[in-house]
Amino acid sequence: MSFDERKKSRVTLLDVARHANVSRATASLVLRKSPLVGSETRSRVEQAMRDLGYVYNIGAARLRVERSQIIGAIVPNLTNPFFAELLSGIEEVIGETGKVVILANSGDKVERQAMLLQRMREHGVDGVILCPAARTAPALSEEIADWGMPVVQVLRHISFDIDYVGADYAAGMRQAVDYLASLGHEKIAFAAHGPVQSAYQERVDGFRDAMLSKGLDPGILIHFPTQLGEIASATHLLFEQATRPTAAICFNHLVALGLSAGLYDRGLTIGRDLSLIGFDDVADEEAIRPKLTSVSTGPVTIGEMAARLLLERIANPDLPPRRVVNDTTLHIRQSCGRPQ
Amino acid sequence: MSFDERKKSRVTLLDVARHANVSRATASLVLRKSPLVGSETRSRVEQAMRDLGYVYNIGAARLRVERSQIIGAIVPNLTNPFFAELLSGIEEVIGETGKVVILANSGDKVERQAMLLQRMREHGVDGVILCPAARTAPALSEEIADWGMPVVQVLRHISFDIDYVGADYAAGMRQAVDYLASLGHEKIAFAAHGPVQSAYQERVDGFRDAMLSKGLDPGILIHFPTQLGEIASATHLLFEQATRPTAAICFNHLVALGLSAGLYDRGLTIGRDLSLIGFDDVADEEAIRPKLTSVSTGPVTIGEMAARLLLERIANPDLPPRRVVNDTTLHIRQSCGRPQ
DNA sequence: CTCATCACTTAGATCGATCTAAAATGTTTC
DNA sequence: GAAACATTTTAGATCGATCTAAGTGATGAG
Repeated sequence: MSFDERKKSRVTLLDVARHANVSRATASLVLRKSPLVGSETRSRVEQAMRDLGYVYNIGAARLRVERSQIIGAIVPNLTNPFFAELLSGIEEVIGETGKVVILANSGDKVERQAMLLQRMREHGVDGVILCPAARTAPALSEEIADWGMPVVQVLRHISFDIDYVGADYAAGMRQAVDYLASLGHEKIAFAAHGPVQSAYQERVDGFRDAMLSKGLDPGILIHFPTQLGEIASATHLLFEQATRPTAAICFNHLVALGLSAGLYDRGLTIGRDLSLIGFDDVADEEAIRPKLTSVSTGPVTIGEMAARLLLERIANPDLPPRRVVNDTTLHIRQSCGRPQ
Repeated sequence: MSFDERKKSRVTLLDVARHANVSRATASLVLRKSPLVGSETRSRVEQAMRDLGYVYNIGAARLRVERSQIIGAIVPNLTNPFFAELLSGIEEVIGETGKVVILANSGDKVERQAMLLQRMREHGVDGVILCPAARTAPALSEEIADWGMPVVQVLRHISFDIDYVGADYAAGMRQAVDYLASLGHEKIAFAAHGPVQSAYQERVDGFRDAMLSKGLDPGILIHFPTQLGEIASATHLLFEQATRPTAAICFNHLVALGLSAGLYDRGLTIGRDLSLIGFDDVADEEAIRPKLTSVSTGPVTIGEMAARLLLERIANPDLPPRRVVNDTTLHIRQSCGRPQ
């Protein structure tokens, strides 16, 4: 490409119009596939676009029309495969509609999240899918309402005034507890992890309720380190409780992975010395040995549902807030046995 | 918020200017932190912005100025944790500069990739970080040059005319082969996977060269299924070779995970019955038991480097094309032993 | 007192699309 | 042949910022 060519600014709709001997307005109609324009004219304009290598300028269009075709997605941690799968579902559905996803990582920090929301507003996103950072103030929902910005909460929620898509964590806990109880377990630990947020609370509460309804003690709640690497070496915490558990339900797949490794390191056999149930069920669970019995929340599906809900919300902003709660399924594999 | 308020269009720079008794031009200067504007005026305008809840409209600005503050990132597979880590590095560096990342998943399909590139052009991205889909025609680089779009290739490359950031796969293979050879292994398999692309080729060639330079037979090359779930059950392929390998080097962490599971299923002990070396070294490698000895390519770092390279390319489009090749490191853990 | 300089400030054009309202063209109908 | 109508096409304003070139005062120099 010559220097001149690079210098020359991009091909505009006006150039196309002139090349096809029509007005800018007509060219614009062709672009938007309007039925108003005659078929002969249409093909002439389309040919001109090809000839000149015309590229639609969405940015310019959106100055007139209130639609940027951009959706924002904010997650607390990109490297967690669970969120990667969520994003994959979001990107899939949004992409199908010709829109585009702006990705951002809040690092579970409230201030960073505020900055990212602001940045997305500046970019004029049509809406945002938000997995709120831990300790996000519920007042954020009022700000969002003031902004008039369509938002869907995923996995975690801070307010009932905003659409929400998540999984039925409580039901998942019940499935896990019921299954372990059916095997004869009575001392079941909950292996928690990470900061407190709604999904955390729902899982803990779900665990407690499920245990109580089986007449079991819901008191064995152990908090493990945040970093995956440190979980394995904290496995001993399981055995320093007043009552030694015979099974553990993990907060998410990271804890399950960590404990699974930690038990191996201590020469213990999963399913015999301790039964283990994972949560979230990302692709790994199937790949680990022994295969992890796990409650699946279906992150890809949740991402897809969130995306669809957001699209509906954008199309119809006056809908009352909705909550979509995805069913969980217990995948029974190899990590649970009868208590010793 | 009342109906009227929602109806009222967004606050514009002109509103701010009027509220602060200055011209639109002055308000714009304040926005861009120009030293030209007086300090009393500046604070008056800033106050007006706060009073009115002004939100900068990047889209409008970019119509005048050639800068959208948007970067595109195209990866072949979002659910692969390796790419999630790559993205995390990209997002981190791009986010620091106040820009924003548009995310897209090519699914390793060439046509889909073409469509995504087109969509990104329509959005006027300042540049794109592209991990080219397998079988991408090298001619794409000419198109990209014609478009005048700053692009950085990551992990895979289709052309020497475009910046590239990757890892020294050949060196990684040498590290792996040398280590296994030092343990006494002579029959080493390469466990391949996925479609052929530059990174694949470099790894295979690297393996071959490393083997030859040790005087070993580089002929045991086995291709495993694409899906993680199917790799484990294809483990038998390892033992149906003319010469039975005593060690295997895996194409990436998915193969390593799959084979590790498959060996377990067959009652074989990793490191004794077969030594295993992984590649890529995502967080999982450390979490699996036995811990996987693995060649680390540092996806987060590569993402960061690619982002930085792209920013430099955007700032200076006339730079000659550059290649950045990240060193690999062999992390020796527990999955290798002496041959039986 | 005039002119140059400095430190700000601003009117108006501009970016590339869309939208409104009206005009041009072709077709029927009476 | 004119009026009524349907079908296409278009001129010009518009969205919200930035940029250019010009316009204020105030101060200092000659």
